[in-house]
Amino acid sequence: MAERIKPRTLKGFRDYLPQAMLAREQLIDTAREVFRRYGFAPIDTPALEYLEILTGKGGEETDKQLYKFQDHGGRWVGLRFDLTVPLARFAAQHFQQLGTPLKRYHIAPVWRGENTQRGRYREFLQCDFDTLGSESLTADIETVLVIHDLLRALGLEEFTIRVNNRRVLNGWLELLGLKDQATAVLRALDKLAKVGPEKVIQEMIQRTGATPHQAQEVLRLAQIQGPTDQVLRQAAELLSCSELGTQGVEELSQLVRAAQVAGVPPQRLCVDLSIARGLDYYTGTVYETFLVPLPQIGSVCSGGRYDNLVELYSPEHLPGVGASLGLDRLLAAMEELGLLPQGATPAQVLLVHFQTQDLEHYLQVASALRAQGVNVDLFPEPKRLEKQLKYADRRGFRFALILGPDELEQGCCQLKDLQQRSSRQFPLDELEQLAQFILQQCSQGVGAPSGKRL
RNA sequence: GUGGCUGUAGCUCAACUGGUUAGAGCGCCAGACUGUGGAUCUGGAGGUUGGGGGUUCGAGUCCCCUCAGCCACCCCA
Repeated sequence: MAERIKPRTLKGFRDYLPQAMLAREQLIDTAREVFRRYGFAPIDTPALEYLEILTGKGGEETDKQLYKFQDHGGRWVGLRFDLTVPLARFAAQHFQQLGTPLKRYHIAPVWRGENTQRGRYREFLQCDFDTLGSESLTADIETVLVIHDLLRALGLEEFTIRVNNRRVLNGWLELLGLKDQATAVLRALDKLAKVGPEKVIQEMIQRTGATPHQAQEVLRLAQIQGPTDQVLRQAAELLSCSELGTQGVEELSQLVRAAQVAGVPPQRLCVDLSIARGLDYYTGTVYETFLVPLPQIGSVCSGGRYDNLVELYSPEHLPGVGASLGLDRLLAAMEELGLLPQGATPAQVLLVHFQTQDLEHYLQVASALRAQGVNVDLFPEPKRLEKQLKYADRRGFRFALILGPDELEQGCCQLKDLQQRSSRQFPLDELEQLAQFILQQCSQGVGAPSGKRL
């Protein structure tokens, strides 16, 4: 034997074991359901794009994190960094066939060559939903509602959606004469929650050439806190001389009011005038979502309005708004909080293999149950009953179905409820009943078997 | 990409200031027990101590490089 190859995976890239993958798929299914409930339709795009498509917008930082290389034909290509830029390209290319508004969701991996940490990987799944071709605030409002419904549907209760509006910030920077350094100023501002006001001011002065007074003034707006109404009123006063800023404040207050009317509790939605977002392409509303018990892990769902992005690829004006759920980050958080389902099998029933001479009976019963929608795992070999039950127990099966010689003789089967530690008999000629019973039992207490909710 | 901490069996961790053949629990496989699961007992498999190089009579332990994980910066899902 030649030298063995060491099995390993690249930094920031991971394998997913069945238990992890079951949880992942459950989240994906939930996200898909919520997106569809709002009328978003699925699309997909290639992982690899021409480099020029990807480097168009986003900022120098994103360019640095881009995986890029020359393909066999010498073309410069890159792995997509997010799903928004590919969407802009996609829209520019296809909107004439699709028409507007274009509401799409896209669940797919993206790649960023940055340093790893908990909840930060080089390959991770994003679940994006966006509305293109509408400037209406309705789309911004629905974006909040989707984020809210999405997290609720995933079993999360304690989270805060923080919203801001780039117009508010830009209007203020205009008044302060900092318009030209907007990107750098906003980048410094974005760190407010993390490093505190002194360091933000320091960075603004050093990196953007702002005067101490200007920097102070930026923070005067961003640090407004308190009840949403009050924050908005104070912001409106500060920005009364700015048309852009006033418009931004107006949009924000409409957004918040509408979201509350639609059922988003006030404690889950707050206006935070320091939220800036690093990506250059945002123009209006911006969103970030934090889990109350786990703020360090960062935003699990962010996005915003980008009215000019598609113009990089098309002469057509196609404004857009949307957000992205960071599924892998969320999964890391939920794992830490013990909110993930524990089972390692998608099947509800383990069909015990007693003796191979009865295999045909097993196969018939399994088929009948599967035809009714029950997931059945037939044990492949006649191991000791104890072993098979232990296997079922360890893997997290809810039921074991025993069909031994005694049962066959009596024309019945024994259904063991491994959770309740009980068992009952069912006649073999009425397997629909058995199937109904199993499905009914399993549908009670849906979601995480742990029963925990955040 | 920069800096810090860490890296021993599938998992969680032991192994005095460098000292003989690297141990335990859990898990896995098998048996006690060819018909009843979170129990007990017995046995077994599983390690070139992340990988490579160096210092030394001798390295899991010290040094360098590399890979990976975590943390901070940066940025972000």
